[in-house]
Amino acid sequence: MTKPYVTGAAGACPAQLRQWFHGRRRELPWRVSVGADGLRDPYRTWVAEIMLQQTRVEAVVPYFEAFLAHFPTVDALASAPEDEVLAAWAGLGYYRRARHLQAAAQTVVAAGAFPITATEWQALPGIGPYTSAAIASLVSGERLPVVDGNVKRVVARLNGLELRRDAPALHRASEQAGSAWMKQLPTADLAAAGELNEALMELGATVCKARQALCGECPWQSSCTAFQEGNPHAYPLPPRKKEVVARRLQCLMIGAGKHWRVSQRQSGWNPGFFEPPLMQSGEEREQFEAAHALLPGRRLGEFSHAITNHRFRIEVWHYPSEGGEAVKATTDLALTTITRKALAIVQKSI
DNA sequence: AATCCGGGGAG
DNA sequence: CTCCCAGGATT
Repeated sequence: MTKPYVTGAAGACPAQLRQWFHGRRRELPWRVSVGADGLRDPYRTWVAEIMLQQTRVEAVVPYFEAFLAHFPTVDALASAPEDEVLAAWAGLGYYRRARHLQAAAQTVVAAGAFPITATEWQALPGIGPYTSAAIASLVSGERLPVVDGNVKRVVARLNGLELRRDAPALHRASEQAGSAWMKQLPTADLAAAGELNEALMELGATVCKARQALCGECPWQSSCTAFQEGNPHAYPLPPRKKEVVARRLQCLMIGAGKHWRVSQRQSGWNPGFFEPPLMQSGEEREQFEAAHALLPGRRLGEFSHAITNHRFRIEVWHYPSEGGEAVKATTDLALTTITRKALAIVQKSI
């Protein structure tokens, strides 16, 4: 039996949440206002929101500061070589974000100004419903609610919604709850919308956590259905499991020292990044050795690497010959994590 | 609506 | 080990 949706949860008012937020808001490098109205700098906010897509705050902080130091303005980002942008992103994951970010920066520079509304932001590559609402609320004060994993979890628990985490119905319920909260904000406060959005996500990230609901610290405890039921962790329901795909690969490290044969991926996974030859099987590896006149290689070891629902087991083979083809230095290159792991094994073994 | 795309940290 | 995370693009 499905319960009726109570979007907005009577009693859970944004004023309580904002009050709580004022007391325990984390200081983060992108949470810097640029004027008396409390609004944010568009470039910093934008970069931060892209990095934060499906990525934890703690993982983003060091990358954000390094990225801003390397590309301090949208013009610097737009005119930088793509390799440099990818290299600055290496290790953060979802590398398509970095290419979209630079393409969008070039669009912004050509337009001569940043977008203002969420609709305008969303026209840029890599910016969807969540990111456009987050940026426009923080930078322009637009009263648009964000819906991310944190918000959906808070709304599901507050209203006791027995919906899967990835259910479109939970997304819609969260949008409706957010819109209702936005309407309760004081109209004169330009920064209120962005603050409410950040406060909701902060609540989900630090109190109403997926595996550990700290209800004793929650400003909305008395209004929360899940707390009253005593089972906050029952919401939302887990998503359907994805089939795990196990694969074995053989990674051919050809070279020595700082010089290894790599090629730039053109499409598929990690486009624009550099990788050594990767073989699917021993037969394929032997064919590669013959085709490139390589002396027999030495198997140095293996390591595991997981990419979403893929589980890779990767053998590392070393070939000291240079094989006559172009060998590139690997310093400051955009290398995939698989390549970095393989390099670590080779450099330890030889 | 379903699927694909990285990586790391928590438990 | 499993699960989760400040999602977006493509089909």
